[in-house]
Amino acid sequence: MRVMSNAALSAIFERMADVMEILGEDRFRINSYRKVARVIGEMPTDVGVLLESGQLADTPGIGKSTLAKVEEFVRTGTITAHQELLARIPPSLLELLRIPGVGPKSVKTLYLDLRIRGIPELKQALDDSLVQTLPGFGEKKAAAIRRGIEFLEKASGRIRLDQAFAAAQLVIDYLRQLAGFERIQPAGSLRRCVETIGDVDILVCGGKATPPDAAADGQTPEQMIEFFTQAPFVERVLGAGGTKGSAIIRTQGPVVQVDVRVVPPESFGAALQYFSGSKAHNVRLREIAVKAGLKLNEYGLFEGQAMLAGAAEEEIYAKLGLDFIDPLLREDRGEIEEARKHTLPRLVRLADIRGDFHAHTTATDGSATIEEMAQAARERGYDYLGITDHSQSTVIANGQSPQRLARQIEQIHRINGRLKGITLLAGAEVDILADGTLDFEDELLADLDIVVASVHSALGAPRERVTMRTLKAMDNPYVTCIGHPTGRVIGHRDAMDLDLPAVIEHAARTGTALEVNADPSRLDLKDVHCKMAVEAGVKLALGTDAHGTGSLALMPFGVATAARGWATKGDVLNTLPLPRLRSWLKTKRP
DNA sequence: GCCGTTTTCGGCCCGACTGTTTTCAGTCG
Repeated sequence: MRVMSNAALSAIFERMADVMEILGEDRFRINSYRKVARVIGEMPTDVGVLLESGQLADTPGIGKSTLAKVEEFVRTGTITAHQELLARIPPSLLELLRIPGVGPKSVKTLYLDLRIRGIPELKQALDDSLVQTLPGFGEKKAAAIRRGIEFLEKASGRIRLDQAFAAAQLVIDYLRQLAGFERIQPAGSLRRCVETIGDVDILVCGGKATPPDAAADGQTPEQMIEFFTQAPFVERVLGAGGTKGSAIIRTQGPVVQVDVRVVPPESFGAALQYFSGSKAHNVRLREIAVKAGLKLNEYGLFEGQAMLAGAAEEEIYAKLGLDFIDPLLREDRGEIEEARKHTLPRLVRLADIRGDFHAHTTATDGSATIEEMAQAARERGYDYLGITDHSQSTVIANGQSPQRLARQIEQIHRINGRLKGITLLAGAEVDILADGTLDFEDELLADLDIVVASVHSALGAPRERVTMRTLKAMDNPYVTCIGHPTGRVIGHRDAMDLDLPAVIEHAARTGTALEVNADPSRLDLKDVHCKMAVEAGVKLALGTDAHGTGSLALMPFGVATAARGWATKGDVLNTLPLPRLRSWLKTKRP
């Protein structure tokens, strides 16, 4: 069977939707193509596998027509309907859609009236002052398009979760200087802790409704928006109205778009719900409202003119007959059905975490000593910390020889003897070598409390090889967990072409845990893979991969990722108190 | 194109802001 790429297939459906939009075809049909793209893109298992097992046909949003297209793709590697659509317009038109402010209608006009097929031609037309002469276009629109192109050329695209949190904090700290607003908090994909963030949404609650009333202390929603757009870090204002402002801001990290929205207290819950998304989740909610004869928008849940709920998110879910759904689950991945049946999982929280499984020290490429790391972990309230320095093959990180590791184990035992309030676990991040064997002999591994086995080389090898290496490593009785299982670095390096269903199945069979690396540039396993592992009964091991005391603070990103994968406290190994952890660690060993 | 304890046909989520308009279309989230 052909090994498919869900991402590639998802992109094809997305592209078909784009072309149909430019062609002006039925918007509901376009919507269903977009839904197919989303559903397939999020599937953790290869579409080809799901097609054969019949599960694809049972997936909501996938109908007969889509099934036929997927089958055709599996059989031939192409989709005729896709080719036919692409033949109807120059494919280069699609890049115009990526310009902020340029949608399908504009693309169509630009193409039909000016024969513009791509961004270079559009720039030329702008320079020649042709764009503003088009019907429905004008000077301002032309200027907006020019800025949109500049932004596209400069923007780094989606940013990492930690960068987005930092940007949000910068804005929130600034907005707090304007008195009279009760709550200011992030919404959007940031609140859901999605692994990358397109723009940062900030919700502000309060302000005086009428200017005369507000004159004394001068705070209306409009003034809040004005305050925001005049912030020193704002580089360009994209839009500003009575309740909503949008701007590009400069942070210490990347340039990022921030949207600020002001809502009255009676609508704060509805607005928070609405702006937290995801869009797919919200569409489902509004459908439920419509079926019940109600209307849901960012101001509240309404029956005719009467407001049934709005001040708190909880009320809205309750009135729709649903249990409260944690923002981390709001992706339309089954959470609405479970909420209706009152069977949502109780998600793991940061407070459940008793220790960190993955930390480096000055012995290899870390910046803090064992004692300093122990001290920092104790200050975080942990019961234990795994010291897992690199093994000898990771030369670039000053990996330890067997002799050095043996001495480090003794050192850790000595330090444990005098440490109060925390226990160090002697460990190692051991390289999984090209043939699937480990970088240390079993005799040495047996002296360790925990072993994180990781692939650090030949990540681009074929699927069979990288999968074989990982499976073989799990066969080793001393391997506690597989470190950053897919090897991806967000925005820099793709994941290995790993057969994850096979890895997860083998993890379940061998009693090996899988790491959720909490470093926001990794988040590996990622959310949908965590969900697969949880469903298979595989334990997740959360580790920050800290290379200094500060990065022990990255744990919340790991917890959020596991929770986005529906993990409960019971699914996460490092929620166990030390005695129970020790007995779990013994179960796999001979 | 998908979907159905109101439907196998006829629906399909909702509003803010902008710019080009004389009342609204396009874009975005």
